[in-house]
Amino acid sequence: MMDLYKKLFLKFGNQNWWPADTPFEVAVGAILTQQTKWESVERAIANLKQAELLHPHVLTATDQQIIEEQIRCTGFYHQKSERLLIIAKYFTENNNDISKKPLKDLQRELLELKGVGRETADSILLYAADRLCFVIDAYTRQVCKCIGIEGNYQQLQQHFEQHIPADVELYKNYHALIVVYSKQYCNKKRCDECIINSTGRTGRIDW
DNA sequence: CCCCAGGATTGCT
DNA sequence: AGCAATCATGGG
Repeated sequence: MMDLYKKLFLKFGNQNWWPADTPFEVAVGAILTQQTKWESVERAIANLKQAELLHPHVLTATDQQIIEEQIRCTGFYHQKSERLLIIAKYFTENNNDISKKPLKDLQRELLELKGVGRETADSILLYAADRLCFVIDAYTRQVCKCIGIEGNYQQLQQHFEQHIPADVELYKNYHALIVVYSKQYCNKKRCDECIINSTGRTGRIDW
């Protein structure tokens, strides 16, 4: 049981995702990290903090151009500044606390926000609101493909949520471990050295 | 010079 | 429903 997780944990340890002081900071990072390296996001977050902008009520009152200056290093800064304003407004409307909302409402409302898709929404649900919600990203998809598991977002998510014990902290680190593993061993070109792949692509993995 | 990064939206078929 | 184009900076 949990054979693969044990292997990954022994190899990579606790990844401590998502480093942030507040749930809002997690949400901001979730927007900024879209199609962007995390190192760039860290710089942008540091900029926002230093400018005292990393609070929902402050950010909503900030001119979009000011925000763009702080987050330029993450690329797509025009859309991302708009998305940050939208999600900051959502936080202020909910008294900066999304943790006590019913999961269904929270999930639906996040997806209604322009700029928040399934992965971003699930990242916020798991890492900011501590909800049992497994995040599927491009790396996770690639690992699944190596193994022989394919499907749309919902199908892949169901697969993980059915096979992994219901524990929020486990979900957080498991997703992080899959990403760091995939980056290192699971390229699109070859998934040879895949320690996950040792079953011979039967699709049956001891998650 | 190329390609990719912890995606989402839009528009076309 | 699926697919490509688009957004844009920074680093290998």
